[in-house]
Amino acid sequence: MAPRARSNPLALAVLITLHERPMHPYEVAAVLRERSKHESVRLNFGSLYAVVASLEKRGLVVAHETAREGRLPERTVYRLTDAGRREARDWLTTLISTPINDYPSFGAGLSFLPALPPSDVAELLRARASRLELARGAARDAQMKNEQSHVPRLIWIEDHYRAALLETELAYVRGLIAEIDTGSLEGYEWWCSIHELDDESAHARPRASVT
Amino acid sequence: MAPRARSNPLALAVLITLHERPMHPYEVAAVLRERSKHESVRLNFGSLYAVVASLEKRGLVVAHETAREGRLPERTVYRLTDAGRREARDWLTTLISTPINDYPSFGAGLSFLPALPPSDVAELLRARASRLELARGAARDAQMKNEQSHVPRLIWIEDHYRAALLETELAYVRGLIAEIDTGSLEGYEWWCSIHELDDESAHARPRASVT
DNA sequence: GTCAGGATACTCTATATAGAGTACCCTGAC
DNA sequence: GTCAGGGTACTCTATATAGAGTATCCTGAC
Repeated sequence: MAPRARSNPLALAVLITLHERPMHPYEVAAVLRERSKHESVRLNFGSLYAVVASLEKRGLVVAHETAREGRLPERTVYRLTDAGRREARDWLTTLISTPINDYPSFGAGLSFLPALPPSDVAELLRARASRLELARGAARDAQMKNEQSHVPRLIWIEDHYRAALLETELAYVRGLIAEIDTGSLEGYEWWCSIHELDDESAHARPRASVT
Repeated sequence: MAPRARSNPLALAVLITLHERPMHPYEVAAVLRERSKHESVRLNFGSLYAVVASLEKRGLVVAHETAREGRLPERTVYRLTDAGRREARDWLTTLISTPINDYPSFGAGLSFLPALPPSDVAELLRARASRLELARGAARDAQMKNEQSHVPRLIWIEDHYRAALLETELAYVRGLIAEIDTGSLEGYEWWCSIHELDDESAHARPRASVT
């Protein structure tokens, strides 16, 4: 497999969608949106056509037919090849069996926490916590809707996973807020001390490592 | 702020590192590595120099001096500007206060689960679970090392967060395995039925939507 | 009957990114 | 004394990606 070939999961989403029947890229996007897969896979038209072109170059899909309606842009319908079927299966296999570091952005934020003063961080974490609560509410509403329309859980299993992560993050954030508020976080004094002189006009002062 | 300006957290890592003192890019990378920040922020040299060039273009860092030792490549030492200081603070503020969808790859994998037969998925999840256990072991070892050398928890707070996420994922995966093994997962019969005819030679058969 | 707003179906372009490559230096094992 | 292996410090290039732009069509409100 070519390097970086499996970098964009949108390509996998396309392969799996085409497994169903040949479609043109815009239709693939519409199907993914309709099934809310765009919450699990980053989807935008700029990338979509590039990704399909790359799949075609790699022989995983082929142009099946082209058609146009009226004077709308021409549609190119693609279908999956055997190689594409195999690639979809192998890729999905790896995705499920092998954990990888996704570099979540909150992890990056946390790793630079000492760069901001502790009182500011406590406020920011409170803001995050309430936004997480909002997101949790929205997720619960969506879940209720799925339950009421008897969509089997297998179909929205990724929402369950996301909800579990969200719950963990919320608990973590709340714990961290408490540790900052009470000053019980190990290293808190040092953290305060490096920000003692902070004020609006400070800007050219050398300072110690902050991480 | 320019579009996509805040897409790569490596740029934030560079700004925060330069807050300490002027450095050349390679040195920034060395410092980040030494402090294990490369576990929180994707770091490779190809991106590093591009990111620094982009920061310079945006006026967030400036070339401070250039030097060379022997016949080694010339080093360009950069320092943070006031705009850079402000940008680092604002960016970090947003990163902490505002949750965003990172599109974790396991979520993508889960959302296409029905594309593989249930028995295969159970095996793949078992493989994932044991890899997650390995990762947890490694994380615990690192944690013990930090505790023994009295590194304050504030400094490795991101490891704690990652450990919490890992624990949640492991519990989730185990739960899912159990639901598949016992067949209690809602939609299990349908899942089995769409894979009933699967075998090695199957390849051109039309099939129903699998997600 | 017309006109706004959304849907259809892409295309264009600037920028971002990863991986490999370059060229030199230093240390220490044999 | 030489040579492998690792460190220093980038540079090069192909590909990936996001966001905006284009042109047409359709529906329904007034």
